[in-house]
Amino acid sequence: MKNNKPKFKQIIDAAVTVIAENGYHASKVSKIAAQAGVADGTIYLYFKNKEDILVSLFQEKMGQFIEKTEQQIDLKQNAEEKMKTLIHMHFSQLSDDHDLAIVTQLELRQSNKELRLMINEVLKRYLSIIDRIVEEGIAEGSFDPKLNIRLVRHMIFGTLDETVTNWVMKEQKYKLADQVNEVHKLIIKGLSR
Amino acid sequence: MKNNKPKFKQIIDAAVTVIAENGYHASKVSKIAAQAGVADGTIYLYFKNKEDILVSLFQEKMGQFIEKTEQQIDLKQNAEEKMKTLIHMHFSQLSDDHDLAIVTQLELRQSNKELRLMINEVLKRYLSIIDRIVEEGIAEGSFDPKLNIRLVRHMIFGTLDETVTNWVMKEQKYKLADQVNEVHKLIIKGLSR
Amino acid sequence: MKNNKPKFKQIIDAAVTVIAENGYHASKVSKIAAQAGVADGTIYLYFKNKEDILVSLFQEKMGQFIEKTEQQIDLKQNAEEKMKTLIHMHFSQLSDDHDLAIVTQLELRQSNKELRLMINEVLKRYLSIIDRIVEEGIAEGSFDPKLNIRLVRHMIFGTLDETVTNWVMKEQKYKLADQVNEVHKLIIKGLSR
Amino acid sequence: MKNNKPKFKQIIDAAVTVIAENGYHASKVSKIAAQAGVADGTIYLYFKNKEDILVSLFQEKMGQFIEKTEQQIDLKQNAEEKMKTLIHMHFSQLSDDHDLAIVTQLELRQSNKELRLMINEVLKRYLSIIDRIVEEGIAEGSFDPKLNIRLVRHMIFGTLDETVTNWVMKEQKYKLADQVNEVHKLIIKGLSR
DNA sequence: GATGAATGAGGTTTCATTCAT
DNA sequence: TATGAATGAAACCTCATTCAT
Repeated sequence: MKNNKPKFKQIIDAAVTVIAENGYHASKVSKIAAQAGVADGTIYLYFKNKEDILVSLFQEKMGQFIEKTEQQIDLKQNAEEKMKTLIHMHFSQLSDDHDLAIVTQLELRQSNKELRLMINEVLKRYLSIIDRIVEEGIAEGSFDPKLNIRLVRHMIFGTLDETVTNWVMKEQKYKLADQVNEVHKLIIKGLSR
Repeated sequence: MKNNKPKFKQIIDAAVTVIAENGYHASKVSKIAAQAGVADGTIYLYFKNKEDILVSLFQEKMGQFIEKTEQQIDLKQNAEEKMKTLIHMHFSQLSDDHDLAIVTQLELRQSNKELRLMINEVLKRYLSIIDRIVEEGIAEGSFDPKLNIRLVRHMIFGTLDETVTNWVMKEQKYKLADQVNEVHKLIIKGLSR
Repeated sequence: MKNNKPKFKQIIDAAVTVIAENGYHASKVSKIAAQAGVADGTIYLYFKNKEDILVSLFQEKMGQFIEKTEQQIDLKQNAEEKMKTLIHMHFSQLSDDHDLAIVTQLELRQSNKELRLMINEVLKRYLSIIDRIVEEGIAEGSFDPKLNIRLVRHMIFGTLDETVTNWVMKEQKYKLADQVNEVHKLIIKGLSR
Repeated sequence: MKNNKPKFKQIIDAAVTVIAENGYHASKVSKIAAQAGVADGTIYLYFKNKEDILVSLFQEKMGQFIEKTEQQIDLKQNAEEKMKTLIHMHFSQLSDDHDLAIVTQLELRQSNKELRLMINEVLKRYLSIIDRIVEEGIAEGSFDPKLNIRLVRHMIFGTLDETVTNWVMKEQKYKLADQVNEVHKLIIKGLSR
């Protein structure tokens, strides 16, 4: 697995740093190589092309993001608790990794349509976590059974994403973690019977 | 006012068409000029540079978008109705102008940080419409007085934006207008006392 | 005679001012037109093209330069006096018209080879004044009859031109007029029997 | 030292050829690259930009020019001999490198003020050679002690430069080398006691 | 004569990618 | 594996000139 080779991760971490610092368009392959401490050509031993660095970056980081989120959610007993954990994990993980937040909320969105479609592919796993919680809530009887799952999914993800983006853009003048309870209440009220 | 000169609008409309068709980065100035039926150099009589076309495009189109939305909202009597009108106008206007939806939801977001900050400036006017409806609802007694306005704003805009983006990405396989009622119910439930 | 029309001179004077201020390459036709207080298109009623402004400028200004020089020289009785007058007129006229000095010594030399050949055409009249003085000096018996006229012409013109250019480049930190006597002595010594 | 890399000199020599042939403004970077047998982009591995090619060209060529001149002058015993060697070297070196003469006498002077200031910087070394010879002549007692060094410098450089420029413009219809003796006599007469 | 909006050709430079070592 | 010098395609913008009014 390429993912186990140390240089692979080394280059991805370098990419996060460089993109967060310089922005997507100013992030030249040579800069990423320099930050990773390898030669330009070495990049191409681990990645097909520049876009592949970004896709891999998102897969790698989002994979960890999702995994940790799932682990925490599995510890909870009911949909409402799980929803709170989802929100908490979403906010805290991006809050803790400043550079990653900039990259996922701002810089990666400057990529072209093709790359964004791939990113959406990765996101699906995350969206299905949301779906499962909602379905569980309906089954438990705590959420409204008439909910349109797709719509609810957009509402939840849209709310979280917009909140984080705004927080990143406002240069983190307030604590994201402080928003968890209020956001949770707002969402739960929309979902409940 | 440059906005009254016919060529100004002509070029902006050409830009919407070309960007929707080719994507932001493949949209060469020469292509936009050709589509507008003017010479390349003429572009620079009306716009400072390529980026200025995008800023102006967004200001012009978003200006109309907001104006029409405000007009319709003003006809309604209470916050709940106004919210429904907001959602309806948001969905219908983007639904009706296919190319514009692609440009605002996908292509314009590929621009750099500076441009996005300008776009946010324009968006503020729209977000303040949302704020006013929420405040009105609270004053009327129909919305929960303890609502955190900023958070609610993110929820509403995030939900609408995410829904439209998903609709654009799914290549409009379903009717956006059909979602109005459900989205409205979902949001209102979150806001109500 | 186009030269008698007021706008012709108006545009030439504007060109001198604009070129002296902005340099040759930054002197756009539109800037010259603005400075002259006419429309861009009007320039082309009086001049064939941009280069023609420069050629005309040089002809007009150099024509006056040469005429005045000749008038003063004609008042003198012998070659040595005439030479002193030539040097004096060369230095004083350029010293008195700051902008013109910048244009002739620095900016006009940035033009292309073709324009410089035309400029040389105009210069010939000036060089022939030099030649005549030298020939007169030889006939009078005060200058060495074995002098190579062309060479002497280069020496005299080269000396004057280099001195003025250096004075312009040094931003006129010293008085050009103060150099007349010394330059005269130096040249006369080279020419005398 | 970049100057030791073969491609650096290769590109400079290509620039001399291309500029002499096409003139400064018609000398596109792509033409220089083609003449040097490298890709367009390679130019930018060795030079900051197009102007830097010209500055480097002048430094490189003028450096050699000055060095050779100094070497020959050092072999001579007195100021008069040294002056003759200076004139001889000045004429012969430019006479021998046709293209270089065109570039230094005509094309390089079309550059902008900034570039010309850099060129003047390089020229100072040459002018100080002249100064030293004159001072030596005065010390020896062969030159007039009352000479104004700066003026004499302008006379000598102006005479040589004007002579070469005229020779280049006249398309070398006569031998420059044949002028050495006469120019020398003329100058020496002006300098001597 | 005078205007000034419109034209459109043309070139420098960047940077992802390759490949000989 | 790793290197990094070399490649070469691709596009924004300027500005002299025109011509309908």
